Amino acid sequence: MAVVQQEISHPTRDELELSAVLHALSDPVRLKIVAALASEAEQSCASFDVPVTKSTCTHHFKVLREAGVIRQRQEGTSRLNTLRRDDLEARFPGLLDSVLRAA
Amino acid sequence: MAVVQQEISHPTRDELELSAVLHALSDPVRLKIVAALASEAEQSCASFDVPVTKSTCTHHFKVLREAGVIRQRQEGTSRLNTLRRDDLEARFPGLLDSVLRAA
DNA sequence: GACGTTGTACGATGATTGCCGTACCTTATC
DNA sequence: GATAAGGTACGGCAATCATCGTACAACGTC
Repeated sequence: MAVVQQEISHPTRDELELSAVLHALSDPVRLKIVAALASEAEQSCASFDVPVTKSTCTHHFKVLREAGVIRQRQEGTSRLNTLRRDDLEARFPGLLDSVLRAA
Repeated sequence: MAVVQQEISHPTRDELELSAVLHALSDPVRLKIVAALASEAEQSCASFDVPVTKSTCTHHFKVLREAGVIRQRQEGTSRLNTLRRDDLEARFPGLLDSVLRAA
């Protein structure tokens, strides 16, 4: 049956909000995810070593995506994640780097 | 009557935690306070133009202080606030500047 | 001493958060 | 078609959060 692929919505570069980004980065689990994404380009959700269940993981990825920190795209059954380095750098220069350096 | 001046406790530089700092900075009211502190050295709590009541303000200053973002010292009846620029820069180089630039 | 100012302490409340389990969808493989 | 793997959706729960009002403490000033 033909099910329309549901859009994965992301904020545009202009829509990024500093407080939302800072809040997204203020959780240790999410920070760990972001750090892992920073060192290895594109990774599926299952490839992260975090001490939470699948459903909690989905929640954290949603927070990161809606804050504009990561981009997700569907690839078969898995969802591939990338850091939105360029967009973050354009809106908040130096922020991501300083957070990653401190993490 | 001799009441001992209660200590205002601050985390040491080594005790600063990235997630706590990011969380403290992720609230719009607190971000506004920090931005105001960045542009004018030492200010009393009452000098900030934020849309919340006194008691909420006390709460925000407490969050900022306990995260190590600001330092408070008593001066008569008022409490003077300063940004802990040096400590933040030492532990999380570039972080505060990038946040302030983006705010 | 009586006020006024500055700020804290202590609830209370409603919203958000982080976490989980269960059920389910989609794709791939046997 | 049955099963397995990767994820999401939904509902629930306990903890935290941002906000407020009221009461109160410390210090100046009239």
